Amino acid sequence: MLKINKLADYGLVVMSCLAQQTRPLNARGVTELTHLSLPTVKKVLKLLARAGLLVSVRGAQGGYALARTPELISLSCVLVALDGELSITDCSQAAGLCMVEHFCGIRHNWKMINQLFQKILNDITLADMLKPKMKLNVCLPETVS
Amino acid sequence: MLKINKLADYGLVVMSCLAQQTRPLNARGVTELTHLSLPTVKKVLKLLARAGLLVSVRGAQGGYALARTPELISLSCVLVALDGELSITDCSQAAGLCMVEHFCGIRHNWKMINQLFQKILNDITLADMLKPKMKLNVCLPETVS
DNA sequence: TTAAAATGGGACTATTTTAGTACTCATTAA
DNA sequence: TTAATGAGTACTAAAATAGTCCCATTTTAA
Repeated sequence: MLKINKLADYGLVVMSCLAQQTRPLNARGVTELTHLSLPTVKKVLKLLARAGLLVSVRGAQGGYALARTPELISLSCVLVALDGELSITDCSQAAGLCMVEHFCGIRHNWKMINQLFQKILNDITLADMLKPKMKLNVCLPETVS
Repeated sequence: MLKINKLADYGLVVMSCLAQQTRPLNARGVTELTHLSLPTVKKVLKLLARAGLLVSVRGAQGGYALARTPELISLSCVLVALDGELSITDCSQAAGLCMVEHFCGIRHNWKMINQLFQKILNDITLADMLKPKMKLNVCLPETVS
């Protein structure tokens, strides 16, 4: 459960790859470094560029580069670009999507959990993901009434 | 992204419903209280019972009841019963599932995030979900190298 | 001016997953 | 004995996912 789709998974791999380059890298170059298939890499690059996370240079010698430094790119925005907003349940994101919304007493609590997860993904940056062994210093959630 | 499937969603609704009963409730009764369709409710009940979260009583006047008090039922085990183990990416759960595992530098960090999410879902109980407004007191994660 | 190298934007198809339903067997209380 | 009820399984339709390909546009460089 709670899996991100493949495209989002690849997306982070691609972002990591580009974060380690000093100049724009084209789709073929990304393929060689990541061992992902070329058509898939192209698709991911286009989506990331459209989301404003990459800047593209067209024409010969063109390619893609990060739009900002890795410290300023959250894990969240990469995943959202390729897999939409985080919503654990239909009801936790927006109202009116669930048939039994009016009979269900737990919607508020789902929203709280959703927000917590969003916050976590927001606070982790691409730079963090590049560290060999990221540590998450977290006071675990204490649920109180 | 990170959506649980409908069955898991329904599962928690059903568990909440049963947590508020003082005696076993049959599938029809759950349907009436939750407004979910009968076939779906039956399916969910069977899966929850098989996972040991509910005890079933067969025959006339039979039905289902929680196997333990809500304080002892984690959100995690309900979701796992209906939607499998939490694994944000293929690589974060088990080795050997991802083609590019050997070329990818971020697997360890995904595992850390996966563990964090697991811990959160483990620490929230069905009893917490029944509270009108659960609060999550969390020190937000500080990522350090 | 032209050819080659890149990205940009769609469209398309096969596969897999999900959702929902139905049917039959086993069990039990009245 | 009978009706109520869960257990197990199989099935179908719909939706999401994954992966690929094509062609237009832009830019560099010869």
